[in-house]
Amino acid sequence: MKDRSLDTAVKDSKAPAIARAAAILRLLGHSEVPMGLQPIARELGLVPSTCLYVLRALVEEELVSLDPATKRYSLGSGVLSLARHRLQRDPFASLAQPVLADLASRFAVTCIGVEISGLERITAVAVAEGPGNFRLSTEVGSRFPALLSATGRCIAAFGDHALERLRPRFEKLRWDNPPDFALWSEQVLETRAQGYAADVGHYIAGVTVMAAPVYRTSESPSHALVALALSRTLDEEARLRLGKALVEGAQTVTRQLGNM
Amino acid sequence: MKDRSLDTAVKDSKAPAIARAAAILRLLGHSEVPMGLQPIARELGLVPSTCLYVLRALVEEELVSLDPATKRYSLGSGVLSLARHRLQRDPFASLAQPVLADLASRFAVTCIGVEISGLERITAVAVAEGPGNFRLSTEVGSRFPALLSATGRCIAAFGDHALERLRPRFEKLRWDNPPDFALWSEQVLETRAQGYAADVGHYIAGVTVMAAPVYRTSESPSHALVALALSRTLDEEARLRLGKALVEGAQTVTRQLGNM
DNA sequence: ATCTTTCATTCGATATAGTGAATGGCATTC
DNA sequence: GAATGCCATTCACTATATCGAATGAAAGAT
Repeated sequence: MKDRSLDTAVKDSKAPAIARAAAILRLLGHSEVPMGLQPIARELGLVPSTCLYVLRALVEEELVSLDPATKRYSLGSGVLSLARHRLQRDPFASLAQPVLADLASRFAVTCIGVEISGLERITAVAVAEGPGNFRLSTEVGSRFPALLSATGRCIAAFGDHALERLRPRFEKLRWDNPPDFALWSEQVLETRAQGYAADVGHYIAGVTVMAAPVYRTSESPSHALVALALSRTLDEEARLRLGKALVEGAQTVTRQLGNM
Repeated sequence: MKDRSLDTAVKDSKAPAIARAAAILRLLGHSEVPMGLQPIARELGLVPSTCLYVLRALVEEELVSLDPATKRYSLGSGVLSLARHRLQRDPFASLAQPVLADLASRFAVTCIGVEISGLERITAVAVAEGPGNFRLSTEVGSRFPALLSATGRCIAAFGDHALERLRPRFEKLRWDNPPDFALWSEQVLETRAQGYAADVGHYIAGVTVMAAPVYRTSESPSHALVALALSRTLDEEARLRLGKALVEGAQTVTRQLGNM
């Protein structure tokens, strides 16, 4: 499978080496094992010599590490250093962390703070796991399609998009139990009315996801507070209380983000 | 302060855009606040137009995020995603984690697993904090000069370097209580003899650091297991037991790394 | 052990990414 | 309210990063 995005990104850009470098980093990230030059070049449709030069530059910057014995490349320690700085400097992550921890322990759920970067993807930037022997679990850096599940309904409800325009993106989503577009639209309106979104078993069977929007500036939400739990541990009454708590937490964070 | 490494890295490379991109990422990582185009270009000695094209490419790849209102750039969520993949795929990090957690709780110390990438820097790739109200703390992705403290003595002792050749690098290190080269050399020999290194208050006053080497292939150590504690919580007897436990843990991890 | 295939790497020709001066927009100052 | 300064952005020229064939080295097959 060739990476389509690479072709177009390289073509129009004035710095195609960077699109190539990023594609290599992503490829190495998704690869189970370190890769040799040739497979990398083949997979991305790059000329091996160019690919080699890019890899060498990335190794030089410690974003990629090279096993000199096997000539295999993998992600380098530099990406960890960058991620650490990114997290330290992210005001949302710092502000959301204590709020998420509080929610996680009070409701015995897993809470994550996500960044909304457009309509494509959301990224987890903070996580807090509740007590209990079995928990749902993610890591910082996990990404999800933006319109999926409860966060998706949040984005649809509080970003000002005409619902019908989101339909093409909506159709591409993968759910365990997909709602049809009519039901989804209804749920989006409901979300708008109550201030938070709930997804009971649609995204993942047996799992309830709830989300409330956080705003950096005004306009559309820049982040969201999300709670995950096994559906059987959250009855309707608990969902109501959790939803209310999520909204309060999200408002707190929004307020704190504003005054900086 | 201009980034010297950039000048040389750009000159000899066949993919200078990548050296520039990496320098921008590092700069944004170290900056307390998001930066505009001009300050970035000035700081790195780049032509603004070039810098703009590089930034645009980085934004496109989500490695940098741009606030459209203020035109300020900061690190993007993509670096988090890369770091997550990096950690998931790192066999050392996965194998070391339980060993570190065990050591941390048994000795009430903070334990970290570090990757040794040459003689310049080491990077924390796994951390485990012990119990207790006050703990020393770091994050995954933190970097330290390679020859510093206990890990430095490990690298000097078990990598096959002539000690005298390490002297120039040694002289540049910053310690709270710097050992002179003679004392340090002696401690390196001691480290070689007992299999682990100890730094009692040299690197940071009042803090004891201990480290044992981990080997991916044979030859020089690729990683190390490190323990940190306030010196007053570790008497000599405890240091001996902890040192022994570190060596055992390091050997376990080394063995597991071999059989993959 | 020899042949074959696959890989990493080098090198010269050329399309193109980088340059720096020029433009237009925004905000702060007088 | 005008003017000044700084900033982000564009554009045409040229140094150079990219390409593709050729080389050498190392597995894998016979």
